[in-house]
Amino acid sequence: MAITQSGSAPPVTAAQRILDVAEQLAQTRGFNGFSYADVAAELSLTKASLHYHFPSKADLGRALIERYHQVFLGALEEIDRRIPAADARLQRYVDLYDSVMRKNRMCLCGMLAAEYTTLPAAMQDQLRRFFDANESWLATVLDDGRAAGVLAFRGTARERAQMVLGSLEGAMLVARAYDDGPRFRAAATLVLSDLRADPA
Amino acid sequence: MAITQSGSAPPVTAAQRILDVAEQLAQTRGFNGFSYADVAAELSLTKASLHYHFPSKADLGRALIERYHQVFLGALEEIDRRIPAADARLQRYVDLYDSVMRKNRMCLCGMLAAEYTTLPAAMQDQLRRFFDANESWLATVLDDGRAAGVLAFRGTARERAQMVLGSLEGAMLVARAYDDGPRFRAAATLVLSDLRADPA
DNA sequence: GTCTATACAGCGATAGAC
DNA sequence: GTCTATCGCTGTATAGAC
Repeated sequence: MAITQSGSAPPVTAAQRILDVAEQLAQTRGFNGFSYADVAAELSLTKASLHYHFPSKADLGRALIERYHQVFLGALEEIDRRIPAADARLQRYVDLYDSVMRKNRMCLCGMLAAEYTTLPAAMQDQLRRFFDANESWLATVLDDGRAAGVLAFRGTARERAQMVLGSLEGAMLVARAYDDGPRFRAAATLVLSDLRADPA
Repeated sequence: MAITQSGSAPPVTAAQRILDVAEQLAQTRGFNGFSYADVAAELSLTKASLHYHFPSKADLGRALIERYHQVFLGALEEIDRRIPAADARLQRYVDLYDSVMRKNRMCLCGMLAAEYTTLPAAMQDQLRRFFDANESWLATVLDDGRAAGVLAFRGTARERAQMVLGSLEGAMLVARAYDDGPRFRAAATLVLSDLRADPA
């Protein structure tokens, strides 16, 4: 029995490894900022091998967003499952962003939003669906929190959700230019503090 | 006397026209999302002519940020000159961003922030200086407003300035993916409303 | 499923005529 | 200051052997 990939450990497929590397590159350099050659070099493969798994770069991009979206949805469901209070849920949501920042990455979809006009139509649609899902989840949490009296804020829950989403993406965007994780966390803390019902 | 460029009208130099086109492209497609060929085609020039004015693309990029920064500083000085109240100054600041959105563009420096890791070092430095200038101006206005009693917010003025800057950049970033100007304005309104001293 | 080899377009950049 | 022409490199993508 081999030491690696023993028992019930899920096999790490080539496609997964390619997506891992491509994701890291897309989150740091942008979708237009990396090439098949970059991914191939990192994996000690050839460009032709990558094209076997993802025929075109648009295919790769679609797989990238799809997986990212799925993982994100899974994380949101776990928050819903384990955390009851709305304000605590929001903190966990911010922590998801923070864990990305700590890897010196930008949110994949925030990065792709900057490149929006240059992306294939399919990726543009996926991107909006990702933001829509975030916004809907946030709106529900905000609504629940306001109803429960633990949150208080101006505007509708949906407007507020859009504002929180944009604020977190923007805080990451700017903080990354300073390579400054604490800067992101301070900004995120202020965004959340503006949602608190209690004074001071 | 000619109808165009008569009297004291400043001459529009070739370099200016190049910067105008490059700026529009950089704000919509990103610095890595356009080429000399794109600019040349738009101006009915050849790539070689562009290289006469801006030998390398890094030179062009530096000129782009420098001009953008200067124009922005000019706009801030005009706000300081004409608008006394801190809250009104902030609204004018938001209007500057909004005027960019209305041209279906992203803030040049927000866009470049996404591409940060791929930019020449000189452009990276300029970018941070642009954000620093924004942050300093905002921090001063926020401080003044709080002292005057027209603004109230959690956190230090500097932390708050960073948060506001990031929130506006992020709101633009996401709203542009929806081609939705009102979405940006709604988010910006909420950011400002969280700074108001008066309740409701 | 990975390789070698290659096609072809686009990129930034330069030389030199006008 | 703009042009034609071209260079060297990198990009995405494909064909076909193994």
